[in-house]
Amino acid sequence: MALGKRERTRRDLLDAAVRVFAAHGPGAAPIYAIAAEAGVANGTFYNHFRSRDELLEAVASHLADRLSTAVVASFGQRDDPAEFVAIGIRVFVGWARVDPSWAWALLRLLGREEGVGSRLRENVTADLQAGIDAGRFQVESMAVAQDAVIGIAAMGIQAILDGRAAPDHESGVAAAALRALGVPPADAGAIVCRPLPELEPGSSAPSGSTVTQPEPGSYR
Amino acid sequence: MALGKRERTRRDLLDAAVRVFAAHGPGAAPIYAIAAEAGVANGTFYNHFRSRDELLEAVASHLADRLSTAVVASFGQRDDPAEFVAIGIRVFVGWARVDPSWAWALLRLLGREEGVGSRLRENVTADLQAGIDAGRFQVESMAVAQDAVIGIAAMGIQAILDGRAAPDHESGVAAAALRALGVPPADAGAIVCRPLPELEPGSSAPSGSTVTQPEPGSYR
DNA sequence: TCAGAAAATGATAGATTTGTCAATTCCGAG
DNA sequence: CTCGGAATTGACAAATCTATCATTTTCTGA
Repeated sequence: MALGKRERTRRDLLDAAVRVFAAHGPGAAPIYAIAAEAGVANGTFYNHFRSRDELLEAVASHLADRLSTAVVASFGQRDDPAEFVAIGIRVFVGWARVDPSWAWALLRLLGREEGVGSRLRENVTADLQAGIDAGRFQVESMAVAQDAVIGIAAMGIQAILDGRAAPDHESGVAAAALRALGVPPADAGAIVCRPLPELEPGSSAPSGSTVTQPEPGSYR
Repeated sequence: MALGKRERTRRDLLDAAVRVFAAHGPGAAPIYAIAAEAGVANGTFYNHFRSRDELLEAVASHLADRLSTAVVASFGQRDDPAEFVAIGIRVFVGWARVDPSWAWALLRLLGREEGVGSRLRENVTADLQAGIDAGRFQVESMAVAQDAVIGIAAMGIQAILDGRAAPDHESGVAAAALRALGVPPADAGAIVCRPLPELEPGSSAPSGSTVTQPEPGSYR
């Protein structure tokens, strides 16, 4: 066991926060509920975070890191920027099926914590720029490219979480994003049909994650 | 004055809720803060809404109605479905500049209240279907088309709210959405350059709407 | 103008939530 | 194994928030 007790508890709290945020939204959940979900006493929370806002920030960071890692890990050797982006989107969106809690929390924080959005944007910028420089993408601006990729991906996730998504929704969504970036429809269709690279099993194990009630009455 | 007192107060409460939700997120705002923002006594809130959830639902509905009205109002006579969609997106996204509170509230509720998302989806479905039937749009599925349009638009709004958007961001975003729907890039570019129809002034006056602090520490 | 009805007020009881701290338990180095 | 510091616990006071209701104010129609 490499993690000290402190780190372990901190991680339990973050994981619990993700589950609770997924179910009730950030801001609407009492601290003590998060502590309970993590299986620690109420006071323990304050050993690790000064306030709700500090927790929020930490969760956002945790979430973004984890996603980036998972997505980046799935890249193999590719030469076409379009393929890079397509793989990223398919993995990213498909993750919502594997771990709905994290996906919910991501969406909830996306419109709220500046950090999450800008982190995502940072993560796609390099690939988008490469595609633009290579003449593969034709867009009005980097901002538009980012909005297209992240917006489509986010709604794709939402569709999966809502249960109104075909089994190959990821691919459709990825193709739409490529087209938005100016990739010819025929190419886009072909690229998203290519098989995803295998990713080594251990790299993104999502931890239990059972959302009890996705969206009932809030607390208070 | 056409509105009875009751209706006026109810509207004040809804407007106030939008402002408060914009600043703190729904769920994180105490009822009494909403009442105060509306300039009414605490108890008055309960003359109009049984609970926070009832308010939430009403706000979502109000928001969706208002947006739909504004967007629909801007349609003139068009024959190309692509132009319909482009106008809708430009108006919808551009609205974030005119009335940031409403836009914030919309984004906040989008990932939270099922009603908002499905209302938006309903509103675009007919136009998308028309485009698909006419062979103007080429997409994998209606779900993908919806995700593309709404996702791109939502992120476009976010970009404007964050202040990282060029003056013509709406157009870029609309063009990207059209491309995502399979409209050839050249067409897309041309369509979003066409001037927007004038909309008669009174139709969407946004009411004061000053967000004091878009995203500071939350309450509690 | 006035009476009755409708709406708003605001004080407050009670419920919920936060954040603290002395006491206790746990972990790991020696 | 044992000790000392680190971490956790849980009870609780204080702060915050909800929801009610007797009273007052404001409308409306005649």
